[in-house]
Formats: sequence, structure tokens, C-alpha cells
Amino acid sequence: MAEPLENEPAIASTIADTVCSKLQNAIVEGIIPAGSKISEPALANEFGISRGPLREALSRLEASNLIERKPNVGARVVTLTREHLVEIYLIRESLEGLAARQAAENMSDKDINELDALLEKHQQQIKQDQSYYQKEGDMDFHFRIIKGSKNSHLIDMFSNDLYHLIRLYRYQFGMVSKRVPRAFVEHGQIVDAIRQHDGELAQFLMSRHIRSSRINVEKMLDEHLALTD
Amino acid sequence: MAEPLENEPAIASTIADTVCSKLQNAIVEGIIPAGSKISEPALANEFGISRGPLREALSRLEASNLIERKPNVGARVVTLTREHLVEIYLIRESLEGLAARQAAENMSDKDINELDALLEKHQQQIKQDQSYYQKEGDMDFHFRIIKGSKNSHLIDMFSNDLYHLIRLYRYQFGMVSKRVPRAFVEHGQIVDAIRQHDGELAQFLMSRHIRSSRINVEKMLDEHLALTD
DNA sequence: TAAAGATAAGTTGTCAACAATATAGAGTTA
DNA sequence: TAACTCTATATTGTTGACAACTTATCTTTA
Repeated sequence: MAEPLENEPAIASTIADTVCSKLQNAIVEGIIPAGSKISEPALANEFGISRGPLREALSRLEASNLIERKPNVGARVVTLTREHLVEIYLIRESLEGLAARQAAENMSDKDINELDALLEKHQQQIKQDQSYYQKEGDMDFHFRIIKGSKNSHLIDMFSNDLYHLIRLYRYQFGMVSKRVPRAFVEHGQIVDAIRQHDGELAQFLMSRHIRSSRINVEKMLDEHLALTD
Repeated sequence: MAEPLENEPAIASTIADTVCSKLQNAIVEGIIPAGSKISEPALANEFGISRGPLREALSRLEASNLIERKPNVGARVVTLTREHLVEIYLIRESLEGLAARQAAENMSDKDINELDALLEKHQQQIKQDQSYYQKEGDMDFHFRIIKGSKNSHLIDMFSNDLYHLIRLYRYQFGMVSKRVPRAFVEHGQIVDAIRQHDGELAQFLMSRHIRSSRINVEKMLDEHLALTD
């Protein structure tokens, strides 16, 4: 299960780190429900730790936009709205377009081959079990390209700000779409553009890919649920 | 000096907040030099506070990318490099393009008039004293358009992640350019596009505006200094 | 009964001391 | 002299207690 990635430098040693990870997952999976209040004493008790490192963890969750804090009042898990989801999609459309462009310029042959292998792997998974591809596989692909941009600040923004938030929406809105085959084809096109080091094209394709995804999601939300109000 | 902006809701009440603000400015202005190590006991002593709220403030500075922390080792102010500056410009080119597009779609007439007034004010300032416009005025304009996008997540990303980092580079690289008149004209074009609610054009103009700025900065750095290595 | 004010309980913010880890320096050995 | 080890120091991570603030409850008054 542990892949032989060369330089995964070390493990997060501090308590705040591990608790932060656990809370991220708990929020994404809805174990701590969206919109619910977070009690520091209760949580600290539950984890068997003091309030110090817990507050440190909460700080990071706030930076990840998973919770909102008001001074002297406390922290709440963010509430999911259609508007926020659209905002995030628009930002992704913009930023991941840039990422694809820079990936086309900066990815090494080795990187690109690995990306190809991932695509291959996804093709297998789709035949067997679409759900994994939808849940995590798609995210894997996008994150790989973001890393491929070699833009450290961009990578940072995704890792810290957007990644878990995207997972949260995907998880809790239970997005299951008929777009999987189409999306997979689009992924292939993007990789082709990257292999030809055609940054402009890669940017265009990635932006359009995410735009299509957004429009699809908006449609789904309109049909299925009235989530916002 | 205090402008009558209607709903500046409240003041930051907690110690961590005020100390965070002070540290932001101290880092931006170079009072705490780039690359220097931060000693928690020393800083806490200096501010006359305990290490608790100081660490909270440091957490936020880390989220703003003004400092870097390693577990059990400590915090350092980020080091400025040409590569990082270019990365930030590329991100701005992408995100502020989106901001301009959404601003053209979402700004009210009142918003646009205020933006016009700001432009007018800047024209006066340029005649008298170019330096203010370069230091803060330009940032004011860009931030106003970001707010005008009404994209709360986008606004958040700038307020927390990018704003102070941009100020840091601008301050410490002492960017003084001959582009001020040209940049001012470009600002005018962008406002025109917004007034006509031409989102596509506004996006194009804003992206190109920042791209020009980036190219200018890269040229300056090549000529004047060998900052990176 | 409804509204306003006082009181009490609980939560968050802050502090100072303790534990665990990392760094610097002295001493030893090759 | 250079490299290594061990020790001492200092810094960071963590804890539990205290202070300040919010919120809910109860009492009082119109």
C-alpha cells in the first residue's frame, strides 16, 4: 500500500499535526457535521489532549477554510452552500488552468510518464468500480498536475486552502455524475497537451474541463436538491 | 484620515490578533529581516505577553506565508527570491483576471462610482507624489476590484494568503518603476470595461496588466541586482 | 404577560510551569 | 587537526489553572 515515493521526508511529529489531520477527515466525512459548533473542552477530552495543541489544530483548520472562528465565541464547521461551491469552481478554473500551463512547461519526461501511468490505472478502475475514480482518483489527477507546475506557491495554496474544502463538498454533496467517461477523455487530452509542452492548449483544456464540471454540478444541484435555501 | 466606510464591523479584540498585525507590518517593513529566525521567548518578552497568544499569531503568519515553521525547530521569516516573486505574479495574473471578470458582472453602480473616485484620487496623488501611488495606491485599486468580485473565497485568499506577501516583496525589493503612467492608464481601461459590464474584456485587460508588470519587474531584477543567487 | 436587568454557568483567551526535542560546545579519540 | 561522542543549554511542545468574556437562566418590574 505504501508506494515507494523517494523523498517523503518525515512524518508529522507534533500532536497538533495529527489531531489536525484527524479533524480534517472527520469534517470531510461529516462525522463532525457541517455548521455544527465545536467545543474545545469536549474535543480536547475526546482526543485525550490539552486545549493548547487543539487550538493550534483549529487555527490550521481555520486557514483551510474548514471552520470559522469568532473571538470569544468559538468555532463552527463551515456551512455548505451552492454559492460557495460555485466560487471554488471558478477559482479552480482559473488556478488549475495556470497549473496546467506551467505543468506543460515544467514537467519532466519522467513526471509525464508517471502521469500516463496514473491515467492507465484510472482506466482500469473505471471498468471495475467507477466510485473510486469519482471520489479520489479525479482529485489525484488534478493534484498531480498542480504539483507538476512546480509553482511552489500554487502547490501550497491547493494543499492548504483548497484541497480539503474540495473534498468536503465532493463528499457531502455526494456528487455522482454521468460525466465520468467524458471527464476521463478530457484528462487524456490534457496529458497529450502537456506531453507536447503546449502550455496554452493545456491551460485552455483544463479550464474548460473544470468549467464543464461546474456546469454539470450546478445542473445537478438545481435538479436534485434545493440546498442553499 | 479614517474614511467613513459604513460597516467596518468591529476591532480585533484578542491579543493574538493585534500581535499578528504588528508582526505582519514588522516583517513587511523589514524590521524583522527576511530569513531571520524567530525566538518565541524573545518575542513574547518584547511584546510583554505570554507564548500562548504569540504562537497563535505565528500560526496565522505561517498561513499568510510570511514565516515558515518546522516542528521542534522553530520559525523563520521567509526568504525572498526572484522565483517566488514570479510565482506570485503568475498567480495574480490568473486570479485577478477572474476577479476583474466577476467584478464586471457583480459590481453595483455605487461600487463602480467609488472605484472611479479612487482613480481620480490617484491621478491627483501621481501629480504630487508618485511614491504613495506606487507603494499603497496600486494595491488599493487591485484590492478594490477583488472585493468587487463578490467572490468571498477569492477575497479571503487575497486577504489572508497574498496581500501581505505582495506588500513584502514590493516593500523590500523597493520596486520603483517608470511604468506608473502606463499602469494608471491601464487601470482606467479596466474600470471602463467593468462599467460596461464586459467581463471578458475586464479579465483580459487585468491579466495583461499584471503580466506587463511582471515582465517589467523581471527586467528590473535582471538589471539591478542578482537577488536570487 | 412581556421586557429588561441581574446573576450564574460555561466557554474562550491567557498565563506560567513542566516535558521533550534540538542545538551548541567541550572533551575524547584517531 | 579533524571527526565523533557526550553533555549542557536553550528552544519548542504540552499541560493545567486562572481570568475575561458570552450566553442562558432567573428575577424583577412595567
